[in-house]
Amino acid sequence: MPAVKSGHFRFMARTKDFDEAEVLQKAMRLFWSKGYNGTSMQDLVEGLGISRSSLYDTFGDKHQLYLKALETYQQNYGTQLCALTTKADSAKIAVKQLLQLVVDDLLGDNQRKGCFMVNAGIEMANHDTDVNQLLCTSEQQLEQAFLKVIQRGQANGEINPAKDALALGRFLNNTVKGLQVSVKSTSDRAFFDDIIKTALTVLD
Amino acid sequence: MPAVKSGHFRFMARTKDFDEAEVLQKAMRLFWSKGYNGTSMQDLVEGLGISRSSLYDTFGDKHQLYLKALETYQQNYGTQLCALTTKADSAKIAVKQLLQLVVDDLLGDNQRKGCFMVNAGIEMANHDTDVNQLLCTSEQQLEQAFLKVIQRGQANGEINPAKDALALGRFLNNTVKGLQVSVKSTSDRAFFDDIIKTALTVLD
DNA sequence: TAAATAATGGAACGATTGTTCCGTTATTGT
DNA sequence: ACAATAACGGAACAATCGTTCCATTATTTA
Repeated sequence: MPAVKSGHFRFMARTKDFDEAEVLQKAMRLFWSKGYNGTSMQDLVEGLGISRSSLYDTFGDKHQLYLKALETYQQNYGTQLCALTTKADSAKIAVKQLLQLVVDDLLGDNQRKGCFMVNAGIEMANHDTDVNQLLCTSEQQLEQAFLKVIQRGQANGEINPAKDALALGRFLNNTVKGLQVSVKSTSDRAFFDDIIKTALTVLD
Repeated sequence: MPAVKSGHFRFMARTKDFDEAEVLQKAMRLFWSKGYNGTSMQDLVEGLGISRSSLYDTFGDKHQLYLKALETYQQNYGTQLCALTTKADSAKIAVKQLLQLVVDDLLGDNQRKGCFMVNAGIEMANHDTDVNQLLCTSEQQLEQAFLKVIQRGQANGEINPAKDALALGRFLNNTVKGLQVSVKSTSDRAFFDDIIKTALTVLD
């Protein structure tokens, strides 16, 4: 793979005909939609548009590809969510924007795939150590982001400092996970607005 | 199968060597733990303790068995939850007991299987009409139960009648689903107590 | 242009998938 | 005891599973 080996220049072979990141996005969408066990290598070969051998040469095997797709999702989506908690000046508004973004994303996808990390956790976490670890890390990350934004709100007087910030953070994180499940049975926006509206009252 | 046919008595054959309901419970636990795609017919034959042909003769095929297991779960568990909303005199206490029962059940299972209906919805609802329907029915049932208990609380002065009862019900239902996902990444009871404690404040 | 190297496509692997079939066994009502 | 019926165990099915292998093709540096 590398052009340099032991300090000597070597011959180079042909370059990949596909964009690895692009293929990874496609794999992510496939696993996200149909799950690990529901997605066959045949599905992947057809869906990614590359050959079996290129698939194995580039990503190892099915399980490694799945993990990489899940990591990619977390780096894209999880990080985006966490960043949103520091954007608005008002902590309450930041939280509200986060919840609304979650719902917008959920309803914006007409496949109703939900959250890849939640889906993976449900399908795999109990039997797959690697997925379990990714899930717990992701979980910690969002819980911490919620904790921080609430503490910020308490510091600037928006939120009652007597409240348990960690408990509030855990609660909000739990609400997000509920939303990501609820989209499997409803696509009624009023339904989600009801939940967001109610959840936000815990900050008053 | 039936002993009577066209009004005439017919000969009877040997009876089943197994208890159908008992086998169904075992199937339920298997699908619940490993999902539909993660559970093979071989797993079922070994886990249920009956032969392949008995399995097919009794339950049809894998998909029908899965649906029956899911229905059984809903009739056992979902109905139990809904019933709990009418048990206590106080609406607030009823809701609190429900949430605590959910968490007790989740943590009482050292396999951390979560909620079969949620798991099924995540894995199947998008691609399986039958599962989708079971999920939506179950969803409606619990939402209605929550709505009723909240209206009861508003009627007896426990809960502010100015609040949106339907929104509160949807919120609580959403919280339950969050808990059923959260158990995949945590088994810390304090974590769940934080969430319950916070969620219940919306009723004040 | 030639040598070197890796990507590619496709055939092929054994294992496992869900399902069917059949000969045997057991239990029933007459 | 007999005839009738269904449950049973296990072999066998084609299809698909994830994976490996190899000859071919394409691209690079010297």
